[in-house]
Amino acid sequence: MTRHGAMPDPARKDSPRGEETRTLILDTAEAMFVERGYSGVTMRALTAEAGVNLAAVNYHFGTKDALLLEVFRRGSLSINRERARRLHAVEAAAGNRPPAVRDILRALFEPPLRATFHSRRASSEGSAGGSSIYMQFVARAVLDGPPQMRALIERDVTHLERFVEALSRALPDLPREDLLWRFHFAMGALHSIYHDLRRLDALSGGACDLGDVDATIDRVVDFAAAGLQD
Amino acid sequence: MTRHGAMPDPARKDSPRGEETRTLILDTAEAMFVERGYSGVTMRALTAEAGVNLAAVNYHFGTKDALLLEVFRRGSLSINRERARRLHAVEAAAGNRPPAVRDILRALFEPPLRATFHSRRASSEGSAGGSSIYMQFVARAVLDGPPQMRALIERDVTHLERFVEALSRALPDLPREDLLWRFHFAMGALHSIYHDLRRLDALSGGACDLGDVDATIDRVVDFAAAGLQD
DNA sequence: GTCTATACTTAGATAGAC
DNA sequence: GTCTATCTAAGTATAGAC
Repeated sequence: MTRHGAMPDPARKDSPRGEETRTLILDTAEAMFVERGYSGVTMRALTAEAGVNLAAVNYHFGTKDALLLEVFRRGSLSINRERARRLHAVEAAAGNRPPAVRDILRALFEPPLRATFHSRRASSEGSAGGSSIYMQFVARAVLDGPPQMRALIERDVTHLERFVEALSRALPDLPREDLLWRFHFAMGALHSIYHDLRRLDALSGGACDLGDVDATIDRVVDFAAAGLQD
Repeated sequence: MTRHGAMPDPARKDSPRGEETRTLILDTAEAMFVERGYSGVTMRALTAEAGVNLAAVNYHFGTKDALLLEVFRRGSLSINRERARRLHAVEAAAGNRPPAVRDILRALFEPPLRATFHSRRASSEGSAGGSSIYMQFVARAVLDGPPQMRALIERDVTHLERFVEALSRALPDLPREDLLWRFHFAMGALHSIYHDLRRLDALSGGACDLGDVDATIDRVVDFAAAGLQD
């Protein structure tokens, strides 16, 4: 059922491609899920686009749901690595003093908001200027993905705990329960950026520029910092 | 295809029940969607539970998607009526002066957070103390409902515009673009309460009490008010 | 106008050939 | 390791009973 760790000789160049097919499917799924959503992508359309057989997805990933989870996992891994790196840098720069709340929030918010995926167009709308494909993918995946998907995202909190601890040190007088609630609301503000994107567009009549990532990061950091510090 | 406004004599008591079946389906769908999510409820399970024929849903609502939308519409209608009523009361109480930001936010946040649905258990966990079934339904419906569902929620902003205007009067020095962004983040904080519910539970190790509606309302109002006012 | 039995269509999963 | 053929489940459509 699940994939095995062992592999045959990867140097062969003929038809059975092994790992190549797997990666090809992941990249194709990634791109198509962003565009059409999870349920909008049928296995038949996906495998046709990737140029592989219908059954290849089941062979490599088991189910369509498992494929989605794998795409998410691959993306979130790099996001969380970057978050950890940024937090570490901020803490190192602050020396013995706790870092500023704003700097901690930046380390938390910037990586997902700037993230793009591995696929083709990564170069055309890279980190500067374009909107985050990753956030769009997660929003869509949570939107109409399987229940497992939500559970996975919601329970994947270990990397967030380090940020809660950092904020706790920066706001030593704030009771822990208050801090956790406010942290939760701050994450809600972050997710709202792409999750309810069209609502802002509708409310503002298009006046709010959703494409300016730098300005958006500033705004959400300001908002969350104010709410956290009371 | 769509339902007609005209109805036959409603006094008849025999088998063709007309409107009754429609309501029965709505109530059953409402309860089951909350428990199992949209895609977790098959038409066959739903109609079996309601004791109606499989095709009855198609007859009364057209499609499964349309049924979900109707359940949502029925719920959101009463929420938005209550919101408008509360805003009106707050503005009347303030006289000629603009109301306090907190009071406006309360009028916006309380109705959805207190809302329960029409179905059976409404009495057992009424408005005081229990958690909002409506918010859970919306979270799940957005979660794995059809794309239309998201579009409907996101675009249904006319009732929100009155709140933006009220906040604009309460915060006359805040540029409109800033206000809209912050309002958007505030809505994100509200939605986070039930949307990413399990994350807070996981982060706090169960220490944050999600069942205390009054306390939760206070918290999210405080957070949003701080963020809005800078 | 309302409901039911039944058939149709699509899509994900799987077994076995190669 | 890959692909074809097939199975099952689920949403939808329709014809006809009442």
